[in-house]
Amino acid sequence: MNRTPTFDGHEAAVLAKADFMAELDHGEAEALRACATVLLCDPHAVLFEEGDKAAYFYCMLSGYVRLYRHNGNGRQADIRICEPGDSFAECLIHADETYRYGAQAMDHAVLACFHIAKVRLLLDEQPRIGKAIMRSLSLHLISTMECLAGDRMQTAPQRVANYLLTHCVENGATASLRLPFPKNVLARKLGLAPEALSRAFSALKTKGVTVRGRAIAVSDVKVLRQV
Amino acid sequence: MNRTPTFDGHEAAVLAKADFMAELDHGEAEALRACATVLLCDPHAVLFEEGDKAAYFYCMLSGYVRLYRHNGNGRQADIRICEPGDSFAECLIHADETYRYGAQAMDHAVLACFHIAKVRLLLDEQPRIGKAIMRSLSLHLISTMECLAGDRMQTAPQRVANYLLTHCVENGATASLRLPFPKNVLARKLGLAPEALSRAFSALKTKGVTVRGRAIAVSDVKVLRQV
DNA sequence: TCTGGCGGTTGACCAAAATCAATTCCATCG
DNA sequence: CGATGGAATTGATTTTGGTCAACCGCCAGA
Repeated sequence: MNRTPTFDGHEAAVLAKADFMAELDHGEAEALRACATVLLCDPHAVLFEEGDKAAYFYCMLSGYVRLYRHNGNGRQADIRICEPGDSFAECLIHADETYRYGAQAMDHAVLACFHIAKVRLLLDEQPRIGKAIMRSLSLHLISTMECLAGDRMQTAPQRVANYLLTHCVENGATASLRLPFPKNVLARKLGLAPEALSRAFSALKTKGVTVRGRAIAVSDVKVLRQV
Repeated sequence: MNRTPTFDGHEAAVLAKADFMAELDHGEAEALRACATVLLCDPHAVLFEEGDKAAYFYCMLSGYVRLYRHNGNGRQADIRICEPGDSFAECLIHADETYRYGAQAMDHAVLACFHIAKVRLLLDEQPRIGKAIMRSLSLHLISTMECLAGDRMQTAPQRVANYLLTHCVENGATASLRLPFPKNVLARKLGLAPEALSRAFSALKTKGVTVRGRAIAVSDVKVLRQV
């Protein structure tokens, strides 16, 4: 793991599109960016563990990070898989506390680390930054609730169908997409074992879903929607 | 359903202890309260459906409300059971949007309804109110993530044991509590069918958990902790 | 070209919990 | 006091998905 203060052009562009940056003007964004450094992670590097004292919140610039919790018994469950543009642990801005889950890089990952104490000072001077963070928190809350509802009500093929429908580019009745990550990452995102994802895909073959590596084709969006 | 502008003493006390009110001074709390009216709900009354235009966010004063989502096929899953002091739908303050889930009273329920547009105006004058709401959002996000992790990693008896341990009053090695609501509500909270909750309780008998109606006794907290 | 390793798939098996049905418990009301 | 209806429990069955193991295909490196 390696820390530098510099953003390259691509990284700056990803950061600018993050939820908590999108609605800020140039000066505000610059002030916020000044609280951050860039962190390069090796694969499987642990950013922090549940219970660690929280000093930073993060925004993914490239790669993937998994957020997870432990069970007393070595078992662990993924809560979220963060992609470029996603932020996490901003919920700790509200108070000096500890991380409530662990975070681990899944491959080579690049992140912006925002110093929470510095950001907290900014909030008083620049209330719009607080609103932007509130916006980001709201979106996270909604998507986490949706995830929970999905877990409680949808079967594996339904979750996969839902993912495909919300991420594909439609082209008349057909649609297609290319997974930006390996299938085992998708499985984690959906809260499934890799085997279950594989079986879900083969169950969806009868609904017109064709999988070749990371390339996925949907022959009839309407059929898929009523899975 | 009946709407009035008045709070009685007990209701005002519950409201004052809500997450998004707790850290405000008198003037701030009063300004926020001025955005609210009181709503009395009949059992099973639907406050709003997923997709409705959002005008209010809510704080429970008494009774219980379930938040739920539909699946295309009449199936539905509970996302959260709100108790007195809980707020919900504050995430819609950040933008004029639609409710992302339905809300239904479970019995006679009393709620404070905050007019979102009015609150949004307040935020600019009183930045500390924004912080208080951010705090509430953060807490909701964390508890929703914990719920998700629990769903993905804990069996029914583990979830029940966890609930008991986080809600009981300890008394040396033993502990006890009285459920504030019927068991079917607890089942919904934990994402279980009522039958599964019942079976979980009987599985916990061997771990020293005694259930008589809503009264629950734990003979050895340590034993329960390592379920 | 062979080989090792990894991601992915498939099959067999098992555990957990949803579902359906029947029954019991209990509180309230006549 | 018995009758009634909702909540809770119990049993039987089914569905779902986790787990373990074997296997396939593909790519990289010797």
